Amino acid sequence: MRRTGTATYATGQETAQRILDVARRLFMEEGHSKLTMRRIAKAAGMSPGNLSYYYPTRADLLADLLQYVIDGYIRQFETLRDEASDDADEQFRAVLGFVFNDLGTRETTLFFPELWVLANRDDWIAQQMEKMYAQYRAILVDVIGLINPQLSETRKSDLALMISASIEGHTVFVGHGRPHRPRTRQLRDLLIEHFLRLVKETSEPRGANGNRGQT
Amino acid sequence: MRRTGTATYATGQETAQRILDVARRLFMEEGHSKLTMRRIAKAAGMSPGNLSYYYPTRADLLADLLQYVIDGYIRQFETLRDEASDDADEQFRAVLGFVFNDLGTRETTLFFPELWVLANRDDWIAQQMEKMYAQYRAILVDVIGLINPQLSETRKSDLALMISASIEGHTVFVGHGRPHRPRTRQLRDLLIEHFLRLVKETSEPRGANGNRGQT
Amino acid sequence: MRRTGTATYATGQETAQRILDVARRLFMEEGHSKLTMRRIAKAAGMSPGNLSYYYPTRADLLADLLQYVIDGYIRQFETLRDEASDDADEQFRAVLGFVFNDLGTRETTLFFPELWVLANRDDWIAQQMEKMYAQYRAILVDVIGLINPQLSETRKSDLALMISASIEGHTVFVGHGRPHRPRTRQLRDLLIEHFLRLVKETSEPRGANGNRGQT
Amino acid sequence: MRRTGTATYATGQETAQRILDVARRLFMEEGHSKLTMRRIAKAAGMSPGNLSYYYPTRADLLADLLQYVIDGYIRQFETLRDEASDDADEQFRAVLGFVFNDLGTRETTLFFPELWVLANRDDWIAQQMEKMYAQYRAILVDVIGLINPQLSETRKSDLALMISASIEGHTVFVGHGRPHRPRTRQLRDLLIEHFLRLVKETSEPRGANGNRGQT
DNA sequence: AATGAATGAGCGTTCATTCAT
DNA sequence: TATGAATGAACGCTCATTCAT
Repeated sequence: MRRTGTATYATGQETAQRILDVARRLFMEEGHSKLTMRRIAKAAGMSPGNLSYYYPTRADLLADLLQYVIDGYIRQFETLRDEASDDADEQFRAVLGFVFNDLGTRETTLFFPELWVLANRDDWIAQQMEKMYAQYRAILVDVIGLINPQLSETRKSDLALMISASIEGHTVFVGHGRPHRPRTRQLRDLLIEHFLRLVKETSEPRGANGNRGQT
Repeated sequence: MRRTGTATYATGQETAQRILDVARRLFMEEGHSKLTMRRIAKAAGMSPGNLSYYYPTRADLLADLLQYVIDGYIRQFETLRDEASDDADEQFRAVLGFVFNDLGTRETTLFFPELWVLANRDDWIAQQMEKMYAQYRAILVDVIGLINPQLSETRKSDLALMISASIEGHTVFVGHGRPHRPRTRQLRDLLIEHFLRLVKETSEPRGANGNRGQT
Repeated sequence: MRRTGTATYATGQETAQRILDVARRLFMEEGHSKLTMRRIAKAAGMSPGNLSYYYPTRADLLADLLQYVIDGYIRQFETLRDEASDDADEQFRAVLGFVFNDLGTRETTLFFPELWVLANRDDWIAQQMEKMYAQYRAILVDVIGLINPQLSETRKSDLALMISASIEGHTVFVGHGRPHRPRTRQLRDLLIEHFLRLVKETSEPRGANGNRGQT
Repeated sequence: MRRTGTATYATGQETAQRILDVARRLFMEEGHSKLTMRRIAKAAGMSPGNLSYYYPTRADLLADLLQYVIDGYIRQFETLRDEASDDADEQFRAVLGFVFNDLGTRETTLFFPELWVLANRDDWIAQQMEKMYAQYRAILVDVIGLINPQLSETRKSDLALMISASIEGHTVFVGHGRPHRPRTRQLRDLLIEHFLRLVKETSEPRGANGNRGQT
């Protein structure tokens, strides 16, 4: 929590919440580079001075904001896990299907590329992002383990990473307002079924531990 | 070409080139939001007024800059096609391998997410980006056709789109400085080999033409 | 009021006033085209940022400034009316004499031509100017009515317009620093006595209502 | 002539003329403060560098431009004199009628207030303006002398000044696009007929020579 | 006689931030 | 907890002007 306004009183807590909600909306609508302190203050109906009371610097606000949005996604992943059906295949389809559908929402299509850009320039943001994705992949690893119990941890984790990265990549092509949006359903089915087969049929690489370095 | 400085003299041509090169470097280093006219002018050792002589507005400069960088990638794709070996499988591996490796360079890792963000907010940029990816997918479609000649155009194009989107997604995870960079080789092989299998084994969806609408 | 700085504290009120006073002085001294935000800020001993806090745009400031100066003139007209003597002829001489003398002050000589130019290009300014002149002519119409009660409203209003326009025209010739300034007294007397006679002796145009259109 | 481009060749002369014509149009359309070297150059289809060849500074160009426009008006006054009828009253009506009508044209309504503003800040411009008006008043003085031969030179000159100043003042009220334009005809007739009467009936001020000083 | 190329100051405006109230 | 008031740097851009070609 980067906020310094202690928000001990009820009004303070409300204000703190209002700031985050307003900032979130502005971030989604216009992107990080147009998210200025003044705009947030104005949209939240407060003075820039008071906004500075809660967040002394723009970086602090941005940090809390990203945390806030990311927490929302993490909460969704948890829901996902809880709702898991008995059938492992169906769990796999449900998780990936959810993420694939979500990436078509306006919010997600706009939010994640901004996040990727920020993570490229800011280590703290990169960390938070990685934490979020790790949480998501943990679910994937579990499901993959159910489907193919013979896989090593490394293999499961590589598969989860590859699958999640592949899906994320579709944001740019079939996301909200993106040019290949009409192919969403076909691509989603193709992708999920292929990866399901891959998980089922993959085996350990011959004599490899996969840790011998980089390309 | 959004430039108005005609660059007819030798010095003018040099200046025009210097602007693009400097702008490219700054864009990669600091991102679009810190790419200001004044910074470019300063870094290129010229006055703001002279920069404005070449590019009347920042948008013009950005447009030319993106075009310039994108053209570089397009040229690489063309080289790729020209260097194609006789073996279809090897062509497939060469093309995807190249893109996968390239996404690990500092330039590409930093550039593309910025491009995706800009494309989300600017139609012209979205168009240029789509043009570039279309060119790249055209190569993929050809190679896929060689590998599995029975696929319909729609199917090939869907496969190319899915494959390229999946690879792009890895930028954020195994790109330059990204946390899973050490797994690059494993992920690359996993991805490429299994997409190759997919291309070989996939068939038309039963009784579908893939055009029945969206999800 | 185009000002956004609320000027609720004492220091804010002082600043707001200082801005108008400084702007007024600069406008008179150098004219509208040299009245820049930065110059005003500098002359008022404040930062450009703070000036923008009070007036977000130059147009806002200019609007308030003109209003401010015009209000000063309107207040003078009201004083004029209040100080009216009993004798109608004397009232006529007093009102026109005042305006004629005022046009010889440095401020008025410099201000009004600028106002005319601005009114030629900006409707809002044209409106404010017309409001001011209307207020002044209303006084004239009253006095004219006292002198010659038989005149129709239209006739009185035409006479007031013609008389005031004629006097305004002298600004350019006998105003402060203008070449015919030494003839001021003669011209003033000639003009006023002539117009007084005109008001007394004029009658309705034969069979006309004066509304038949334009030339 | 402030121009330095010698304009000795035919093409040079054409260019010099084109500059003045373009500058004139821009001046009328947008006023002096928006008359920039770059705009003129662009509108004239030449480079700023070449414009500077003809007019090294903006002030030089403005000087020539004003001279050029003023010369046009002077030429009109000369035509006026040449076309004079035999009847003195009719001459008077013709001259004033022409000026009054002219002040309703878009060009004149926009040009003169700009000229007055410039004359307030620049002595050279004030001089040129005065020269023009003097030429115009010379005609008026002649006509007034025909109508009332008993008037002294001083008296005639005061009358001419007063009459011309009065008419000029109407520019702001009944000029092109000005709010009282519909009353033009009435005001014009009122003004001219009563000035004619004034000229006929006025006599020397009792025992005065009008030179005793200023107000 | 003309263009291309460049400068550097200045413009209006927005910004993150600070601090007294 | 909140606003009002202020700073100073930076932004994109336009300008008159200069000078080599």
